[in-house]
Amino acid sequence: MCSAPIPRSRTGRPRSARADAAILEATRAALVELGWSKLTMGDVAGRAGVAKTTLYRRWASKNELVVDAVAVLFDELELPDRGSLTADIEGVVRQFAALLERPETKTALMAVIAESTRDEPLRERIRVSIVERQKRLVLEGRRRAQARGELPTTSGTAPGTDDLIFDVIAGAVVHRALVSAEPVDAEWVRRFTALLLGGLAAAAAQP
Amino acid sequence: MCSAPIPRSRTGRPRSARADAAILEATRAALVELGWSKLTMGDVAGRAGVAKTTLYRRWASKNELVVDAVAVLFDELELPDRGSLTADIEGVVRQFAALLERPETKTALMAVIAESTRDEPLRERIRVSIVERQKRLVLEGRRRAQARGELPTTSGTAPGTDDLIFDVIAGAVVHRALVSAEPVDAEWVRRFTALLLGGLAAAAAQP
Amino acid sequence: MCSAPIPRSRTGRPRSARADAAILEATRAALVELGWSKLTMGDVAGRAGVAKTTLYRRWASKNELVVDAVAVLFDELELPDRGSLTADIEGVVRQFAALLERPETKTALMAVIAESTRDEPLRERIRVSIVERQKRLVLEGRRRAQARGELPTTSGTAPGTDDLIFDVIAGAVVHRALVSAEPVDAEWVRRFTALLLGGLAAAAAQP
Amino acid sequence: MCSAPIPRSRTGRPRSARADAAILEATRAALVELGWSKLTMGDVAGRAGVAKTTLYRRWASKNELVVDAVAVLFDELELPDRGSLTADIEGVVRQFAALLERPETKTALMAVIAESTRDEPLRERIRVSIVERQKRLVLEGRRRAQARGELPTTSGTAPGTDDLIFDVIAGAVVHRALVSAEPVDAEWVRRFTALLLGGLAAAAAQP
DNA sequence: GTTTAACCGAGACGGTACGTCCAGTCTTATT
DNA sequence: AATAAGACTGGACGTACCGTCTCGGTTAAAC
Repeated sequence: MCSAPIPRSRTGRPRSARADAAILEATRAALVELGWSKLTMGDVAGRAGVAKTTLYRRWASKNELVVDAVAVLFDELELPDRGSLTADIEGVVRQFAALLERPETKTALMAVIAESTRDEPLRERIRVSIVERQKRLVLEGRRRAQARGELPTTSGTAPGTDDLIFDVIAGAVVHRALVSAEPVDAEWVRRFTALLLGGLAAAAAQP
Repeated sequence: MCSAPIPRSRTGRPRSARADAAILEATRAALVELGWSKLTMGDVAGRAGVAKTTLYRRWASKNELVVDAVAVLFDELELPDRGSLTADIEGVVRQFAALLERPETKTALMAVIAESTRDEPLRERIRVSIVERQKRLVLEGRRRAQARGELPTTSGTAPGTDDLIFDVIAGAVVHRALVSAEPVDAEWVRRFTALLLGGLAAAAAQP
Repeated sequence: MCSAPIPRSRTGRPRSARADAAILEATRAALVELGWSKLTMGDVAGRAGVAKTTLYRRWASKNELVVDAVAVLFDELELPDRGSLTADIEGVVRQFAALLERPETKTALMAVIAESTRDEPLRERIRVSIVERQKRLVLEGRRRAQARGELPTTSGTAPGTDDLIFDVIAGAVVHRALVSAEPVDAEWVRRFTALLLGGLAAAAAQP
Repeated sequence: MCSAPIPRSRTGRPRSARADAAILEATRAALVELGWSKLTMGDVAGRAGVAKTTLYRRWASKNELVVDAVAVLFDELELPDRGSLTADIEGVVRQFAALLERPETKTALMAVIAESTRDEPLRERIRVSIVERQKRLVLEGRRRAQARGELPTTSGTAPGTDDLIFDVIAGAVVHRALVSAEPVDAEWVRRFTALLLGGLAAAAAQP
């Protein structure tokens, strides 16, 4: 998760690595306290004990800063082998839901996605920093299920299935948590996973 | 859509109904041209040929105004009887996807949902004006499928199933369209519907 | 002190005389509480228990309203015969100073004069309602002094002398009270009167 | 004239001295064109080619800005030795009258004095920036007249005489020019000076 | 005793300016 | 060349009044 792709010179005083970390941490703290729309660059700079100039030297805009600040949280997502596809899916859904419960994620994720609908570079940054980070879990889960024999091998699977599954899982959880604003509790996870697995099984039976 | 629930007096000059319509129309136009984050109250007022105070007399904030301006678009969603549950689901998915392709919806929907994570009244307004408007389609579709015998009657269905199905459908379509930023084309609709129906059938087989 | 020169019809419901009095009283109260620059038409209307429309039907602007509200205070100025020119002048200076100490006069008088430098109708209104009201005291005082034999008869006096005396008296008192912001106490009145009388005597000696 | 007594830091970008001058110049231009009551901060900022925030960083209010903009004009007042007390007084009266004829002074002076009746800091600013600047001319004139032997030495003069003379001169001229709205022409100056000198002589004769 | 025309209150209307806030840039001196 | 500090331009914010207008209703003189 590079902090900034802005080109750099070799000579002169090097940038403070400490500042980077402090800024991202301050950004998350500000998101928790103020939410996305009331977060200001000046406030973040103040919290980080850094001048505004230092922020702008690293990030071109508030949106990119927030994406980077939040992206690191998605690194926590893991897929330990829980022994069955059902357990793996339930695990990832629970993890993702827990991430969305965090106030910094909740307030920031939808906001930057909204901004990205009119900002191609931002969309790309989100794709790389956040979306792909999640999608790898789906790939890993499928591969593991195939190894276990719970799913047919790739040869018999239509292309784009991973993408479909990803949109269904991430979409359903986000919608439940943020739009419907209902808790993603154990019962919901169980039923959603059952629905998804049933669909996958049916799809596997008749491609 | 009611413009504002603010209590009104009986005396004095009545509010101009024309202004209400002009403002909402101007808001949609501004969303298309500028997107959510660059839309300003002053600009909307200018487009509507109305003073800024007239906007603030009716809507407390940009967010509430945008919700009302966009909400009316969700009234277009319908569920004509297409003869089978498959066809009904595909129809509603296509309609919803088409709505999300509209620039005013695309830029506004995620933004107001993001804001609503820190604004309870806004969340309620969204729930009433937008979410419930969509959810009724799920209820109607299920009732129709039960009448056709495609789904078991309510007695055998767990509570919350409608909500689950709604989150899956709406979530998947939104995620595909706005997060993954991929087209919701016929092929995707077909495969998503198949997945969902397979899951529903499996769930019905073993409650 | 006509309330308003705005042309009127003969028929229809006549204007409420009570409203006029209430508005002027409310204006003075608002001047005392808020001062000239924070006085608003809406506030005056509210205090008077009257609609804003009613104000504007009678006075074209805040300035004219304030002039009328304050002008009536200048009617209190009187020139009882105190037996000598010295006593008469000291009396009028003290009266005028007392008037300028009143908060409504203090805050309003300079303000409307300032406005009148760019508003000919307002200047005329001030001249008629306020300036001429004061000037008559000078005329009366001079006539009385001539009757007493303290001053030579008009035949020996240069034209414009009354105006000069008036500007000196009113100007000095206003400047002392509002610009220098020092009290117009008995000592100052005595010395100022002595100065003025000395000047008048010298002028009379050698026209 | 000092632009602002607000304490300043040592670090950071220093304030632009050019901006200060441009703002004061723009303020005077706006006073001439628009008068005091129609002068707006935004307009001044625009004329000065400066952002509104830059104005507010230096002056807390329109009133203080106008005082500073006008104060510099009072520096022009001088008292060259014209050889006699009469000539000196006539000279200063003419100068002061000429200053009051300038449109920026005419419209601004009474207005800020009016405001100062309810604003102690503003009154102090006016006293320092404007009143004291004028008063020194009276002191200088008296000293010179005493040196010439036209007036008795200080030992025989009551305290506060300078203040009295100042209020009489400034008050009479202001009243003539702004309230009576009559020209301060050579004839008026001659007669006013004669009146004042006569008074002074009489006062000197019998303290 | 009805017209009837002007009044009245209330409050919405189009405007203008306010004073504040923030984005993003620039200018210092310092490290 | 990066840094902290803070001034800079520009522009939107939400509020306050201005003076006008539209309501439903009232009032007293003229018919």
